[in-house]
Amino acid sequence: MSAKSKMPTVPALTAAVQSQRGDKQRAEGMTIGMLATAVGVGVETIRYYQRIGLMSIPERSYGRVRRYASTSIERLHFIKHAQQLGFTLEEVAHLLHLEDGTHCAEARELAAHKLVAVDQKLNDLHAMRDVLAKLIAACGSRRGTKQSCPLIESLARNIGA
Amino acid sequence: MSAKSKMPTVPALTAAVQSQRGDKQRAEGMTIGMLATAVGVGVETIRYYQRIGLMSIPERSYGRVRRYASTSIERLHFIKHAQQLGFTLEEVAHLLHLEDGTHCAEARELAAHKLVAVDQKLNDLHAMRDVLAKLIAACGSRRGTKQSCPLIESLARNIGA
DNA sequence: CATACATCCGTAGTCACGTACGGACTCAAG
DNA sequence: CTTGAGTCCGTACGTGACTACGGATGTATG
Repeated sequence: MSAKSKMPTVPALTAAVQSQRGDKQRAEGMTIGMLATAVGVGVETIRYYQRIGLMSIPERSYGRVRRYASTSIERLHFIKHAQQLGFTLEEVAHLLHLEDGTHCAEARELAAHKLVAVDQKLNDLHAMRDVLAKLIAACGSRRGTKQSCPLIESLARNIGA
Repeated sequence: MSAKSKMPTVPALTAAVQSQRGDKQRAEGMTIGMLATAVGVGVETIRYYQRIGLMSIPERSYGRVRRYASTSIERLHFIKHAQQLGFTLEEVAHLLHLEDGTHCAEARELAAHKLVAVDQKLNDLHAMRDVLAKLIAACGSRRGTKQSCPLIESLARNIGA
């Protein structure tokens, strides 16, 4: 979740300038480090996505270092946004298969399923919240009445009372 | 979560009868398997709790097989109930330290913290839910307007629109 | 050219929470 | 006494999403 990037001496600006200069090598595209800082993820995260097939590994068009086009930025944003909506990486992979836009209905269904799951989790959390609040209240009211804590007591016996 | 126990030929009843018989060996208490089925968890789960210090390992009072008193049942219930309320096993261990009932305030504070966390998660999930619902609705309304799916589009660009 | 950082790649570790396996042993019943 | 189920114990595996490490190579800058 947290970026916590080590912020190395990223040559992002340098490379941007260079690509505008039109050097003989035409060093277009970003290195993996630039891509990572552009999107706000770690280099290792991108590599991980490549390993599990979420992102493709580009060819080395120039030199021995792989260069990434700006479409990679979009793809990473896609992944991160879908993740924020609660999709697992596996589901994101599925979603990415529908990327061409011709499978709208299928994407819709996936999202609908996810919505149901989210609603379920919301219900569970609400129930948890209520019990927790009740226990806390009981703990506060019975202050010093007996020697045992009602919160602890409840956990030992039955959860809902 | 799911019990999925293999339900072996558990000698629970046998042992219960035996302990009432008052045999010369006084085989009191349950074996780990009886304990597991009594609470509805797996044997391996209990062993795991023992490994991480959540449950103590009883002495072998009779024979070479460890016997468990009914307080073990209570402790397992405690653990499972706390878990259902969203406490991690580490937090449960903390809670169990307060078991004697003299640290009511501290237990209360722990629960209050957990309540805040649950509320935070509820907010996040609500936000997710809303965006998801909006995306699904957009996907349904724009049926066939253009070639691209608005849900997929949104994921690629910005999450909230 | 030297230096310092970046990239590449594979492997391994993390966290939370267990599950699975396998060999030796114990126990109760037939 | 044999059989079959259960226990004991250590270790390894599984999940999801990374994060860390380390040695070799690349590459930008003074």
